[in-house]
Amino acid sequence: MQASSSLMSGISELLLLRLLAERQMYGYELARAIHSTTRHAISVGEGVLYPVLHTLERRGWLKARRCTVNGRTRVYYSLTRGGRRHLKKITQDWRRISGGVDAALLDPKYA
Amino acid sequence: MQASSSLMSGISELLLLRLLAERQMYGYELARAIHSTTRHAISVGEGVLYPVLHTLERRGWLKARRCTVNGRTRVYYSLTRGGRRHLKKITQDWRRISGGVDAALLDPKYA
DNA sequence: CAGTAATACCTCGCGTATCGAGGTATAGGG
DNA sequence: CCCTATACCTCGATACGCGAGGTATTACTG
Repeated sequence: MQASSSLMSGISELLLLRLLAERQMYGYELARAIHSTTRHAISVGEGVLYPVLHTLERRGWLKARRCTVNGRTRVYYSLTRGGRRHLKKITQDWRRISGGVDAALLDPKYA
Repeated sequence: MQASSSLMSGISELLLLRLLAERQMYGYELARAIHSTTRHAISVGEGVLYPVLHTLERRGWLKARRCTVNGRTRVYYSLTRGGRRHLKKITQDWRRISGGVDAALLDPKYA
């Protein structure tokens, strides 16, 4: 089961940075890690994954390091200091937004 | 403060349908209701609001009723049966996805 | 009474996002 | 020898967010 596409945006960025805050990982690995750490609630296709990683790198939040393992090329990504700062910010954004949505779902007459 | 734009999508649909599940409301009213029921975490601009309402109506989830109050035209929206069904579905989607994200934020090594 | 805010609706267009589909290449098992 | 898994990538259609602009009425304020 895949998430309703319209609910997906921006979340991949959050999840990628969160995973890379723990340790460096490569693209293919990240895709499977997102699937498992979200309890199979979210899958990020490769058509989303790689463009997002490139964007995050261009913005200076990730640093890429290429290396070859078993004849296959892997691109390992790690968080920069700016990336860590950005992760903190969008994590707070996420908590505020998801908290707001949950409040609205409980009681639309709130406040 | 406004939500980071990339985290916003699809949420407006969920919040609009949720509010209209309680009672019929008009566009301008819905915008302010979203702001207050989400504890000021989320604002939906008019450039988003009206196109979304038209889309939801076109899909048969909302029914529109125009009327004039104090010389101003209001378009009241109410949920159809299909809209109620759809709300149930995207509410479940939301819980699954936000639960998945929260799990990943807690422990990226999960599973 | 002029000016501005508030109410209430709407569209256009830029930039950006999603994501399936396709492409390349290697390693390994049946 | 082919198929699957690994591992990277791009392209193009579609869709979305959202600021900016447009119209029109009522209500407040100096």
